[in-house]
Amino acid sequence: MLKNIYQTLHAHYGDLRWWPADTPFEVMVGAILTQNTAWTNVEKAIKRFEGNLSPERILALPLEDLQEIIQPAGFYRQKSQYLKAITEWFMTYNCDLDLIKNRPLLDIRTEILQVQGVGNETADSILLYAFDFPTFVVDAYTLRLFSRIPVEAGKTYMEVKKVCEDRLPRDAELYNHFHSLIVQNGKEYCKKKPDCQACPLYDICKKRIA
DNA sequence: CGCCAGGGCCATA
DNA sequence: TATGGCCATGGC
Repeated sequence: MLKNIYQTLHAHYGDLRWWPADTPFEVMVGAILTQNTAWTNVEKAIKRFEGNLSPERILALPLEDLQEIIQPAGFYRQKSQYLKAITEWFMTYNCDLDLIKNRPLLDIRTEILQVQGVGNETADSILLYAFDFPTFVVDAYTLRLFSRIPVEAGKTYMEVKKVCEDRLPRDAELYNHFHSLIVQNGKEYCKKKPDCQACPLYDICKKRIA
């Protein structure tokens, strides 16, 4: 059934791939800024760095200045601190991508979860989209989708994540692709106020709302 | 005007 | 472990 969902979405949307960022560090920044925030607001914030978005800049910037830059993304007081925290973590690896990628997935995941402002979704987003680790990303769209399809995956983040990882190959490309498809479908149809009539998953969903 | 958006932290029970 | 309040902006 899970593969049926994937195949249906793939047939409808094609080869979607993410993350909308130019560098791994931009993925990390975007992952923080998009917490409970529309991506259009994140784009506004990113643009205000005016092309000068680096770990060194984030650390050098006074907190107040950083807050002013990311202000359009909302929650700027806490997110400014989160950005400095994740950047400091990145610096402990000298921003060396290979060094990070060579560490065991579960070790690095536990480690990054200790960073202030990094919860389950932010951790998995960074690990998958910045460092290509085969870790499944669950977000609000994913939880909503699984609450509406006939796949018993539990309710919590880790329950849904485990089911997906157990039933799908441990493949970063696949997880990237699948999550992109879920979000794209979520934005268009599987919203809080869903548009089930035109949704490609119409025949699969158990709950046809509205 | 109210609702919502690719969460996480913290206090409480 | 599991809720609930809080954080803030911009689009619709």
